[in-house]
Amino acid sequence: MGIKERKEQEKSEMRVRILKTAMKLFLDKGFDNITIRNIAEKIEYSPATIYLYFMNKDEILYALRKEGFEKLHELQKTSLNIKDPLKRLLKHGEAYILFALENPEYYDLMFMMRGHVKQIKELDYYDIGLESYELLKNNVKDCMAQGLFPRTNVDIAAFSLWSCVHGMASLIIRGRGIMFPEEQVNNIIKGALNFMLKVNHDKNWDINNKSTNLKPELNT
Amino acid sequence: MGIKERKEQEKSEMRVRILKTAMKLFLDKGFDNITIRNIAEKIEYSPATIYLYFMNKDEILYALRKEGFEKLHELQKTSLNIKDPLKRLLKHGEAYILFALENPEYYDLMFMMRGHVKQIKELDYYDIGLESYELLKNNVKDCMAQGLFPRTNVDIAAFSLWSCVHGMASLIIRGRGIMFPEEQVNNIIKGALNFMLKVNHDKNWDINNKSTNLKPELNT
Amino acid sequence: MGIKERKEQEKSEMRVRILKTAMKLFLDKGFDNITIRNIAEKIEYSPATIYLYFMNKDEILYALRKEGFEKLHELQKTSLNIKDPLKRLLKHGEAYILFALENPEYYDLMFMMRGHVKQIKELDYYDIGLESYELLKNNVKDCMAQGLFPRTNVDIAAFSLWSCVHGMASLIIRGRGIMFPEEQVNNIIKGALNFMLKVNHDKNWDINNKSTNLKPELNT
Amino acid sequence: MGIKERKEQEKSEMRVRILKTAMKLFLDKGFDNITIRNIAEKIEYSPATIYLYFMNKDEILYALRKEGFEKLHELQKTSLNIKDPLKRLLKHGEAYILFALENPEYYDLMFMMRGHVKQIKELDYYDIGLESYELLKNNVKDCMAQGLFPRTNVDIAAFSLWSCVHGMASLIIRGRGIMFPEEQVNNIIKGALNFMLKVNHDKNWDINNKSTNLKPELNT
DNA sequence: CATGAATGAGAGTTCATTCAT
DNA sequence: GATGAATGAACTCTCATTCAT
Repeated sequence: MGIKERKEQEKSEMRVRILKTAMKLFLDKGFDNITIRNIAEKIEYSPATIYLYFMNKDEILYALRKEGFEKLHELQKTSLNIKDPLKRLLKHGEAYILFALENPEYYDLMFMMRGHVKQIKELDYYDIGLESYELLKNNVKDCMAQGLFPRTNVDIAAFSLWSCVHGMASLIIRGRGIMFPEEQVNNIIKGALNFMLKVNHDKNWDINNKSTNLKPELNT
Repeated sequence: MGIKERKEQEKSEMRVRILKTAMKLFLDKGFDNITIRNIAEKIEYSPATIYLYFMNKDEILYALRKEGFEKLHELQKTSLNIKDPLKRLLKHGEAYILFALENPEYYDLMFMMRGHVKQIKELDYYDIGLESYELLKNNVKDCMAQGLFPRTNVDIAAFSLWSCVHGMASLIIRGRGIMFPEEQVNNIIKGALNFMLKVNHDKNWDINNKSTNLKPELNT
Repeated sequence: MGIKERKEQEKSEMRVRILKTAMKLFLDKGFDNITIRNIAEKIEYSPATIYLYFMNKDEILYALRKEGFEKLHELQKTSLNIKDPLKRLLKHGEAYILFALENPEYYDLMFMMRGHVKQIKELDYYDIGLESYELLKNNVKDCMAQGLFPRTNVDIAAFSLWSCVHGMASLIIRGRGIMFPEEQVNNIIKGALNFMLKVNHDKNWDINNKSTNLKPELNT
Repeated sequence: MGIKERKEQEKSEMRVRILKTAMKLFLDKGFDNITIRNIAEKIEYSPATIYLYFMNKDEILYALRKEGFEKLHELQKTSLNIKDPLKRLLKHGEAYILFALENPEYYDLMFMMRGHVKQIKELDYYDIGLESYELLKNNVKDCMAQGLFPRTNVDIAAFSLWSCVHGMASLIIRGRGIMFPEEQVNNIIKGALNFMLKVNHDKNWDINNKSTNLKPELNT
């Protein structure tokens, strides 16, 4: 069975290779402006080869989105063991924005792109996305229950919070920080997070490290 | 010079016609999925005619964006005569979100689309956008000056507020309300606006009226 | 209006040119083996140009089939002024086989090809084909009425007669005369027609003339 | 040599399997629309395996045609022991049409398809086809010799008769009975056969039984 | 014997753009 | 000013076929 497994793994490795390459290209130019040929050339295979691993171009998109939702969900689950609901909520928000800033390509495909063909609800990653949203809602509920938060409709509150972090993430990803002096962008991001989340406590994540210094890689 | 002026005006009327038509089409399918031919057919001219008024497809985009920024700026200036800085800020925010929800096509082109070719800073509407942003900053500054607002970096505060409204607008425009029961979407939008803007006073705009009941026209 | 008409005519001339060229190519290799590019190259235009005159490849097929049915119908109507029903029937048969042998490309598309996409009954040339068939049936009916023909079900008789001529035409078009010495093929065709139609009277058409000496142009 | 023989037989079994599967697929969609992959999937082998048994796709076609000609020849030989030449000829015709209606896939490949690459005369089944034709000619000759048939050129008479049955078979196989009411198609076929073959004697084959009720399986 | 992986060649089709009239 | 006609350059996708293992 060793042989069979190795083959399977190679197959899977190729898929990953295609996905990674596609992702990189999408970041630069957007899904619609990347062709199967572009991807094929980058991995030095023929275009036809791509079709051995993905039924069509959209399947690549769906696969990446699924990956994205899984990654995000994984990140967000790390907040689950925090007792204090407000801190948990903050951690949840941080995880979200961190994911967006570190994986702008994924974030774009997941939350910023126009729909492609299939209805969102039919896609198999819809459930994972929903789970992430449930996590958020539970946090909000807990906060309300403990009086740490004004009592209102949970969905409304959750959607509002989501909007705040999504707003920041998407403005930055689309390069709408340009009115700030280049060197201050990161500080502004950090500050805005604080401002929005009213966070005064110490952070265990630092927006200034290399991987999150997104400015130069972003395009308008 | 009468003739020249009339000519110019006719030229300008045609431009407007093209822009309006293009805009309507973009709303449905997005800029990338509308062809010059689509626009030409709609206005019952030949594709070649479009090129008499616009150098290329991108120029249409730029013109529309400029229009958008002008409209938005106009809307936002209406808040200038409000004395109370906090109320002025709220009015400013309302105007923004109202613009987004009533003109999702413009909003998409202005704040959600990927950049096309030219760098944003090179574009002639950059200044107008900046002016709008200055308006926001002034409001924030005034609020801080009068102690209505915690004193922090103005840019950070402004960017944060912008993020909140942009987040909501863009999630709604991309149809990410799907986890809510269809009939509650509008309530959630209204509720979230209240939640974020902490608005308790009477509103002179109503999210439930026809033109802002956006749900059915939006696509994911 | 002179200009407009000339333009229209040119447009129509181009359509004809494309159809003629396509037809020639189909004769050699069959519809499925001819590409839009092949046609474009032959007429020394770009492939995209073809699409200015035909929506897609199938439309070319349909147009040609329609032409074919019209041509055939025209030919068959010439028999209408013959009084004697049997002679009229013979003339009808001759016209049919003559059409097939002189226009093997049309005949192939009309009666020998596999169906392409649209259901035959939906196509606008279905009616013309039906009319031709009605002509045949009327002839058969008249023959029966005058006792020149055994009385049976008209459809059965008509279908039988059609089968005979179609059989010959299609065998010849597919080159299944190869077991006969090359130089006798035409005689055999003529003889078979006589044999099948029991024709002893003088003919006003001659299978030996150039245009009907089909052998060298046919492929297997 | 036992081993070698067994190997050969296995090889042959696989060939048969491929051919049978290919045949079934061709019936539905036609040779040109079936891919090597389609066949491979159906037999649950890889496409490459097909190439161990056939040089290329065309070889499958040739093999099937050969099979077809052999089957037909076999069927037609059954008429040989009939003394009366006219009855023998009728039996011969019946066998032919029965073969066509029961094996439309074979019949299509053998007599209706365009040639693929090789000239018919070069193919090894050409001889068998010719033998079948000789059988027909001998029958015709015998009929003439016994005065049961008008004396004319034997080739002409034979080709004529062939044309009649081929015409019917091919029109039916291509679904050109559409102008008749659905439920009468079988009657028409039967009637036309009678009409053409002038058969009044009892039949031992029945066009109405399941295997020959071809209508629903045929495509246009 | 069997195949997984790969591909060259090419299919139909689309579209922003040009230009002579 | 307007356009009919044309196209180059791409696009996504398919398939018969090969070959190392």
